Amino acid sequence: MESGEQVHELRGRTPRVTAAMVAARAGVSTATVSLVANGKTQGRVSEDNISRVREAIAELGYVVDSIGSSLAKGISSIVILVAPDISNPFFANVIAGVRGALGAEYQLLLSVTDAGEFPRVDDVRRLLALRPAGLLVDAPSAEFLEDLSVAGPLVLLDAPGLESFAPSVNLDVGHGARLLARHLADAGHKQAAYVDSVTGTATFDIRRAAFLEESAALGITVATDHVIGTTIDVGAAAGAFAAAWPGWQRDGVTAVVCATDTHAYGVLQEARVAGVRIPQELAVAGFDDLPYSATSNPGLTSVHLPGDALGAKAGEQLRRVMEGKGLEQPQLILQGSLMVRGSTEAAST
Amino acid sequence: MESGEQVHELRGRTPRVTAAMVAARAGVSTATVSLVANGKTQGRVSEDNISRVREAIAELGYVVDSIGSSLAKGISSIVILVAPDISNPFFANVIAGVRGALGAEYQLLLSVTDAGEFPRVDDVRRLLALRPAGLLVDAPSAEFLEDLSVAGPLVLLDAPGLESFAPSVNLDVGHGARLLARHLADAGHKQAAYVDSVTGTATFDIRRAAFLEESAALGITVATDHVIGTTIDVGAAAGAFAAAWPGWQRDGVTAVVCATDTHAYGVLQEARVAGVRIPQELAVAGFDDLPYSATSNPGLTSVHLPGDALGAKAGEQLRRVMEGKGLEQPQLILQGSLMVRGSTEAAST
DNA sequence: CTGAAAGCGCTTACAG
DNA sequence: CTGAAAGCGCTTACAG
Repeated sequence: MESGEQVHELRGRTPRVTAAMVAARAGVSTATVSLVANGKTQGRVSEDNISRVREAIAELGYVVDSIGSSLAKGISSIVILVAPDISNPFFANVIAGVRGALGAEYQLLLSVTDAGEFPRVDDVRRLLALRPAGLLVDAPSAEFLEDLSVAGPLVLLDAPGLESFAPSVNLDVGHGARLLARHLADAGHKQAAYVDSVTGTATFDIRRAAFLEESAALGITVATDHVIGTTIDVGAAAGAFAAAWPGWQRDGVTAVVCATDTHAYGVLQEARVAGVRIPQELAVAGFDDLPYSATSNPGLTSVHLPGDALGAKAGEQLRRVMEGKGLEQPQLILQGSLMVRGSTEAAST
Repeated sequence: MESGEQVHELRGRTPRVTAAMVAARAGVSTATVSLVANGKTQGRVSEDNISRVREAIAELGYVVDSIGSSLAKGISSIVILVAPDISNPFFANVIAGVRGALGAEYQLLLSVTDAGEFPRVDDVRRLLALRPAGLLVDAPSAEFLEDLSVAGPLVLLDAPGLESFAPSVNLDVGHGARLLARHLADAGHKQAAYVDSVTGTATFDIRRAAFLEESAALGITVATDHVIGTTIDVGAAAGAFAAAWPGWQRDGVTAVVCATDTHAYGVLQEARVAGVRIPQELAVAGFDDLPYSATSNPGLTSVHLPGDALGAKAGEQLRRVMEGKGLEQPQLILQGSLMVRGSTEAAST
């Protein structure tokens, strides 16, 4: 096809196809082209012109220029997701959920920072110059939100205690922690230890506090010096456990709960090296239910947190706000569930 | 609809600071403001006006509007990274590398697709409407690149065999595969098996072909029916290995190489279940050197691929192209290295 | 060194 | 239903 060739040439070079070119070809004004391209023809454009313009658009391969459109509308179609740790496997699910909920109209822009670092407000302000249609902020600090003072649509994810700043979607990690305590109590454990994360995000405080509280209520003792903390790193957790285990063993600890599965992998690894039998001698559990937890040996008992749903709900809420619809429920909480595996429960015969 | 009102309120509260406002305050024209804001004052603006404008910018908190700027310049400051699988832990390093190399002037926009799916050309065309300053494409197909026919700066990552389309940064996975074959030959293995990835990306063909060729040259036999393939999934690999192992064992296979560490995790797991001693009875190795490979038990021997460097180099090259500088070396190849761990080598006494 | 002006591509009241 | 025109915020020749 000759016209196809032409289009290819045009694209390959640079001659951007503009609304003016479409208008010329269809014999209408650019206003009409805009109306058709945006599907706002309802009672404003004749059927005849609609098909004329559609044809021209197809022939020329016209795509509305985001820049021009954004400037005219005062807003872009970009949604920015600000997060401290996109390299976390858990976060991949969150992103997938957001992407699905936003649909094709919005472009998702990930604000990428160095692992574990939260973006500085300055960085985000630069992103705001893109005039995003909306903002999604994952696991922020109160300070960050105060400094930010965003004007447009904003939804928070995994930001417990910060509900006053904006609509949020949170994970009820406390519930998961309590399920875990109950599971261990049912198995007869009396002395447990806890390996915390030292990053200081609110979710970790809640995980620990809820577990300690429920444990106490169920008759499991977690002595103060049986609570240790490391960064979210297999090696670091392994080292800390190696140092702590002799004391714990002497004190009769038979179960250890870790703030993340990554910590738990370190414990499992070191336990094997030290010849500690899992779960007979020591039960091990974590949070997050990372992909490898289901298939490790033994499988790791873990509090499953629905990352996919977290992202999807946040995306849906944001979308509603961006479309000017109200939110019936500005605050959403998603439940975790307990995945019981071999690390806390010997295989039944 | 409390939150709806909240948003509305916020929207009205923040007036956008424009160059015109800065100009008025500083007593200059917007042209001068633009020059100062973009650091193009060299011999064009008096010291006096420079400081005047700087002051006004600081006082008003002016940030150049990306949209207006992009439209005027015909190009935005966005760099789009198109990739099939951002949820791959390996890819997190690539992203970090890119981010570091691009610096603060460019915003990195990840084109997120469903896991394993490559974006359709249509999706990318919509992204092109953002007038990106440059494009980074990871592991594309030739077909995709043909359809794309991008005009602007473009650098490919991990796209072996597609060097004719654009400057690229590739990983020499063949080299890693040969190192692996040599390592196994040195350990005296005579019969090996291969667990391939069935996704059909070029890198996997190269991994397999190079390993098979070097193995043959070094006296290791890999029978045709000792090559199997699964998706990149621990469970799938475990199942396939379980089915294949009895035959392999009968045929005297003492080593199995997997196209990815993820496949290898499945093999390790199933081997434990089946009571196969690693590495005494069966040596296991993979590619990618994922984070858990260093700390699993036994540690997994793996071909380390420098994801960080891959991203960094690609970012650097793209940057050079975007800045109009030529590339001395349009084609870059990064070496992998072999990480030998317990899965192929019994701990020395 | 400086500012008035054109223009980037689009959308949207507005007048017909 | 339709098009001319203003305007979004900025950058860049251009003329002084």
